[in-house]
Amino acid sequence: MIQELKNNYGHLFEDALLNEINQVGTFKEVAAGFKMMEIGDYVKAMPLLVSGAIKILREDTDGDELLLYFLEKGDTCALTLTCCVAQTKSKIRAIAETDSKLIMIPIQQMEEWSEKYKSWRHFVFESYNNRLNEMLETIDSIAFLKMDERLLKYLAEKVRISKNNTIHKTHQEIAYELHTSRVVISRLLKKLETLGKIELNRNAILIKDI
Amino acid sequence: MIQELKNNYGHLFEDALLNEINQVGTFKEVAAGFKMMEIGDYVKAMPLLVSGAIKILREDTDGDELLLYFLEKGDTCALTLTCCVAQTKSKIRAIAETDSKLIMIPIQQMEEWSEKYKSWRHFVFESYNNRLNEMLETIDSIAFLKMDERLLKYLAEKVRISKNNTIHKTHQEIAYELHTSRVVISRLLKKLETLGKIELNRNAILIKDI
DNA sequence: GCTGCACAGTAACATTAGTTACATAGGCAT
DNA sequence: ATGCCTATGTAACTAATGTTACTGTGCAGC
Repeated sequence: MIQELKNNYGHLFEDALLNEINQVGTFKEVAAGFKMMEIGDYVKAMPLLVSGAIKILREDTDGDELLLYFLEKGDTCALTLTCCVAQTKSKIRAIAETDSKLIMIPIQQMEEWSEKYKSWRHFVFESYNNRLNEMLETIDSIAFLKMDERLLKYLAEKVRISKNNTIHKTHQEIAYELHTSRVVISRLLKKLETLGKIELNRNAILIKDI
Repeated sequence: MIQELKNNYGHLFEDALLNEINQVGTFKEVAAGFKMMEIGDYVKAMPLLVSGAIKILREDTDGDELLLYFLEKGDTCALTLTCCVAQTKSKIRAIAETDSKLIMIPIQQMEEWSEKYKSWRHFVFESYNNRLNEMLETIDSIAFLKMDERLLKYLAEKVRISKNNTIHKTHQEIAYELHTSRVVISRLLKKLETLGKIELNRNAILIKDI
């Protein structure tokens, strides 16, 4: 694991900390679609993402979903940190969006490392910052954008994280993540196709120009 | 200041830290309506709220506003923390919702105290947690609730933080904070009055039963 | 090739929210 | 009282989004 670690976190953490992570962390690989955390779960470990992408979802009391943001390489989940520190249940669902590799850190280390390693403190603060900013972005999208703009933003983000111009999702899946209905998404996608921005195929959306 | 400090933060911080805060912190009183921070400002100090309430607003590129949440006694602004740590511009606007008292901490202390005081680290983490949770609540409201439900929630929150059944706001002000139009708010408020939940008067809304 | 099923296209309609326009009313300054 | 400004009430309309219902189509398994 040490090599995987160094490659991805070597610029952030000093050797002593890398060694400690190597000691107590466990390596984990998950396939796309794997549900890594469910709402209400207690959290026992904190993930450091090495590769892939994890989508973070919020759900209301009626079971309606909403995509909050994606975690990528080098990210950790601040909401997991929250749960670790406060020992509360998870308020979100986490699902692997692509095949992903992670290092799981038992929460016991958090406090100790926070005292001992400046770089760890910085990493944790930085993570909180990133997550807060992503949440602000999400709020902006929901509050200020119309559905067609949100859809465009979603497609662009998907292309960015999957590094692939073809998105393999059904309209229904997109509708769930944006918390709207399949008909609405189909309608808007068709409009985008008419505008020449995308090309629609069964289970696939080719992004031509966004 | 030490007494004000002890009353509000004595249960959180050890004496040594309280003394340090007393040394470097400056006491500040602001009147309702005072703009404490503007979008784009650089942040040089972190506020500890002693009494009152601060509203935190987000704005889009067209100048449209949205209320994110209120800070109350014992809170600090995690988004300010963010800015302090990362030395970035503020992404939000902060306005005193009621007359408020605060202690301002120069950001230089942050790093030092994080290493030295476990209680400080906990306070900072706790603040991030609270803010993340408030943001989740905000997202829930925007994404899952209809405008009438959001308005109800807003009124309830206003009553809670001002400890007063009469809300002194114009319909236009409420409309700004919920990012909708005055006509919509007037319409919905009138409906609530018809239902016997509130009583409308010029510049004042009496909450009877929510 | 047939069948069944999940996915996508589309029309017609309902609901919610935003907009425009104008009327009315409270309250202050003169 | 008069005039003026701000706040509120309301109707009528538009736009955006959500819903229902039905059609068409690609594809896997037989």
